[in-house]
Order: sequence, then structure tokens, then C-alpha cells
Amino acid sequence: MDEQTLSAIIERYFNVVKKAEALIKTEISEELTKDQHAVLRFIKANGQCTSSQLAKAFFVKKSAITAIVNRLAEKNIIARQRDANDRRVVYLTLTDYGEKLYQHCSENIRTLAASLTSYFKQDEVKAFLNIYEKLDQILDQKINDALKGVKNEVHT
Amino acid sequence: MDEQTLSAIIERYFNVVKKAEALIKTEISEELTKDQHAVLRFIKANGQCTSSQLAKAFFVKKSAITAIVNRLAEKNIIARQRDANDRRVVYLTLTDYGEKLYQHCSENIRTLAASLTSYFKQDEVKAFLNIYEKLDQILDQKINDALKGVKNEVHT
DNA sequence: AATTTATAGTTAAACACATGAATAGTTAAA
DNA sequence: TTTAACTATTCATGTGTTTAACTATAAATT
Repeated sequence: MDEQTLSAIIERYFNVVKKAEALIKTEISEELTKDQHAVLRFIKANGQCTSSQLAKAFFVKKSAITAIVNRLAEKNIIARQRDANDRRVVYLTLTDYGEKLYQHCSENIRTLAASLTSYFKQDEVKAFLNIYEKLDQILDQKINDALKGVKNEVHT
Repeated sequence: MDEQTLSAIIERYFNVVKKAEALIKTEISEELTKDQHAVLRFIKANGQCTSSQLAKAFFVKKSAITAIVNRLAEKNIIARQRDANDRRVVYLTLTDYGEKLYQHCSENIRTLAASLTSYFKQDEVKAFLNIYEKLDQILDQKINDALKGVKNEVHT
């Protein structure tokens, strides 16, 4: 990989993420922050879920999740429910209000995504998706390595 | 754009960004946060720069930049210098220590990027870069529209 | 020239998110 | 039964954000 291309990738990556995040923020309900929205998204994707799962998925400590969940629970967006078998465990679910709020954001983000992809040819969209699927897996592996202290190596 | 592909793109996007940010964080010096690093990156890319420029680039209010700059200045990472012609203006530059710190992060991130791209074929990397260049421009336009309150439309 | 308006940056209060350390309560293992 | 492990929470502290009020300076108006 030549140095210039590498620089270009890094530069573009930071720029695109910065702008994409700013744009996504405009599509999220005013009642939710980006992180709160991400938590709702995760709960929806995984059905019933716990603080520990969220902490692991978001790469933060459990106390950070407790804080977010407290705010969401105060606003009646998510509900807590103890597991009957293991009373240490607390399950998190969306309330009806939370569902409504999430649906609204979800539609806005879909519309944004549709609008953005409409600028690209079909095979560009496919290429993007393929790369992201691959990247997702590679990142999982890298994160695993990073937690074990393995250095970045060039794959051969 | 069919609904399933759209869902897949959104899902992958959020996942990849989440993981990438977590991984990048491990490559940034412990003395810097992700946002502080981003500020240093911007200053380096633009040479001399002001709080107003940073606020515009990062889509935040100027007071948010003041707070970040205060912390960086306290740690002797960046320096402030008033413009002699227009004494309202304050230029921000990296100190020698700031340069060293930034170089260090920069190298780590380069290594990470090299490691990640090594999993991809050359034409995949090219495709990624092309898409990101295009996306960067489209996002600029979208953000401009958003600030004017224009709705998301599907491009034809 | 004096007054008004605009610009660049800062401050302070009030949130949200993050970590680390200490803790409560529950379950599993010795 | 004591010990260890696990789930979640609380609290103190630091960082990033917005809003509103403010200082200082420059530009425009009259």
C-alpha cells in the first residue's frame, strides 16, 4: 500500500465520519442523543438485553451504561425488569413511547440513507456493502487482538 | 434501492463506525482524547487556524472549541497567538510537545490503517477511496442543505 | 467623529458521557 | 459455610456540548 493512498484513506475516513455523524444527528429526535439512539438500536436488534451486553458492544464500562439507561428510564423510554431466575440480571426493553420514538428516528435515518445512496450506481452501493461486511469482521478480530495486546500486523 | 439492502447498509455503517472508533482510540496517546486528537489533526492539516474555523469544521459552537483548546493549552500541547492586525483573532498552533504527541498518534493510526487495508485487494481499496471521495462531497452538500432546512430528496 | 452593528473569542451554568473505585446483592464454587 | 465470582449501581472527577451573557475589537452608518 503506497503512502499517499494510505494518507488519503485516513484523511477521507475522518472527514466522512465527522460529516456523517453531524448529518445523522439532525435526523435523530431532539429527545434523544446519538448514544441514546444507539442504545435503543441495539436493544431493538437484540430483543431483550442487559447492561453488560451493552457495555461490551459499545466498548465502555458498565457504569457508563447505567448512566445512559437511567436517563432513558427517567424519560420513560426504556424499562428495567429483573430476571426471575437470576436476580442479579436486569433486562432492558423499550416502552411503547420508546418504540414510537425509535421508529421515528429510524424512518428519518432510512430516508437519509436512501437519499445518500441515490447518488451512487448500484455496483458502487454493492461494493460499499461488501467492503463494510468484510471490514466489520476484520474489526472484530482486531478489537479482540487489541484487548489481548497484539500489535498491528500487515496481513499477508 | 431495495429495503433490505438499505437496512443492511445502515446496520453495517453503525457497527463499523462503532468498532473503528473504539480501535482508533487504542492508537491515540493516552494524553489525548479522540476530539483533542481531531483538533490537532485539523490544525496540522490547515496550518495556522482559529477557533471559529474549528467550530465550523466540527459542527459545534465556538464555546465547545474554547473548552477543548483550554485543556490542550493547559497541557502545553497547543499555543494561542493573537493576530497583530486584527486583535480579535487568535491563532492556534502546535507546540513542540504537541507536534511530538501528534506524530506519535499519527504513526500509530497509519500502522492501523495499513494493517486494515492489507486484508483487502487493491481494487477494493480503490473502490473504498472513490466512494469516500464522492461521499465526502455529497455530505458537504447535504449538510449545507440541512442548515437551510431542505428535506432529504432522492437524487435522480 | 461618534454611534451603531458585526465579529472573535471567552465565561458560566447545566446537561450528557466516560472512567475508576467502592459497594450491594445474588449466585456459584471451595 | 465461607469464599469467590458476577451483575448492576453509586459517587467523584474529567471531558464535551449548548445556551446565554459578556469583553474586546473592527467595520459600517449617520
